[in-house]
Amino acid sequence: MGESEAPRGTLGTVRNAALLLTLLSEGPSHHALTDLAERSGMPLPTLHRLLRSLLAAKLVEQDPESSRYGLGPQLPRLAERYIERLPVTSAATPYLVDLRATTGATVTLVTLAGTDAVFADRLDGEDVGGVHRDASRVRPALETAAGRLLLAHADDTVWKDALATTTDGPSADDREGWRAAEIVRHTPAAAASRPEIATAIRAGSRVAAALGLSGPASQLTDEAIDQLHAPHLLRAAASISRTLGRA
Amino acid sequence: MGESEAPRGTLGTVRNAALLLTLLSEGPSHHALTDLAERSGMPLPTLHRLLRSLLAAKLVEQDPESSRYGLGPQLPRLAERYIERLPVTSAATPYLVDLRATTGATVTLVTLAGTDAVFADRLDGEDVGGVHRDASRVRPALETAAGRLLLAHADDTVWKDALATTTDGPSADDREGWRAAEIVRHTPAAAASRPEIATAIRAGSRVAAALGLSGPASQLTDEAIDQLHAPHLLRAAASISRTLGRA
DNA sequence: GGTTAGATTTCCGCATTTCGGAAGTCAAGT
DNA sequence: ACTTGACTTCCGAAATGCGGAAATCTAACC
Repeated sequence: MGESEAPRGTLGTVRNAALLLTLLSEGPSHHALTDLAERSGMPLPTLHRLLRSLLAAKLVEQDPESSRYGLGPQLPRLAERYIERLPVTSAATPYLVDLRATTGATVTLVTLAGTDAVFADRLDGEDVGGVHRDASRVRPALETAAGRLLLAHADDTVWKDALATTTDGPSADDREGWRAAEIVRHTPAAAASRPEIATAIRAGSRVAAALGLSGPASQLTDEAIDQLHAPHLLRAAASISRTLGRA
Repeated sequence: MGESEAPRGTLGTVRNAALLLTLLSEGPSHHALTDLAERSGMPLPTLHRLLRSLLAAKLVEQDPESSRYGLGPQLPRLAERYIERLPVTSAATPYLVDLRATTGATVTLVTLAGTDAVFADRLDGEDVGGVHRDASRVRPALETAAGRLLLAHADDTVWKDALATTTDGPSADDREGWRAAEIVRHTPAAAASRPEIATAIRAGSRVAAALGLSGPASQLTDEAIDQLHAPHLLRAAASISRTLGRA
């Protein structure tokens, strides 16, 4: 059949509700009911009932003027609870302050969510770039040094999914290089020449997160990275990994 | 009947799924099925099916070792899309860099979600306190200057809900004072003497968000606030409000 | 002011999905 | 090896959710 098979033992109603959240996360801030009907294939009354249910849970909101629907304020509350409870978050957070103090760079603690890099924590450096800095805390993993490192250690299916999100994808050799490297380095095209470096935080044999540093090219020169940034980053990541091992 | 009436035109299955997300956001990172059954009143097979549905959508995850369930990685992805699409986020983000440059303090852009203050954006100042800084980006609104300001301008029901979350609640007079003030000031008890100030960002007649500054008491003295922080904060907020008005 | 069109919301009969008790499976503890 | 408690699956029943039709609402047009 054309329609993909539902995972075993799951509920269609919840699946549809979750699909709506995903659809609402793409494109404009708010969507008309009729647009959602077209994109989801669901009839208007079905959509309406689902959205009213999500509205009641504050997972969705409705613009009173246009009647259009968008993601709701309960999501950041739940997301924060998720991030707070990651063992690596509480283990790592104290080290970010020292790392920023010693390097002056922006420090990030990054986990993988699907094919995205999620900043579980971030401590801004002295120079965050111009006023049009990218404040977003979820980015495509392939566009960040930390995300690349995490993809290198993720399942093959995650890697393949990530390749599907981009047109100029890296090779399997690239990935092998990231996996083998102590430090992954990357300068995002969109980040106005702000190099990033990242290293793994391990929990046992598993890579639990990545610790990253970034800043303007004038500060993250090759020499500064070799002499200052990389050593401090590796030391902090090792300490965090030990803290995780103890927990 | 003892059970509260469901909102009209909503689905029980989605309501239960949303209830589970809320239960999972309270207490430990992962919960046993049997614990959730006790807390929710739902039978095990019903819970199991709901959780498997949320699992498939990555709104929930299951710890492979303990089989326990916790909030899932899709939540930060959705939350970030919600925050990115708030008109005030894109309007305000450029001003945070200047505000930090001129004051050196931590700059926050805060919205209200239920009775919580959500940091739509944050740019860390020079001094973020010790290594045990509070990295959380969702806090009880009453515990922050920005949150208090937003509560002052929120509906009465939100205000009452917020009062219910604390034992040493402020008075109605306090609230009136916050509503009337250009700047709300507060030093959280838990923040090791780090004063906060906040002012309103307006969209038309509505208060869309709050802009805040915080830092160590040694920097945010009364005089420094009067001469430096407050003027810059008010100016930035006024600019952001004008940008919002234009949109 | 009346009409039209398109969007959202509500109704209601039906059927399919969800429910939940019972049973099966699994793993840790004794 | 047995027991216990937790998780997962089965399957008949019933209740909820579905979706076509209709109602309502609002903006645009004349």
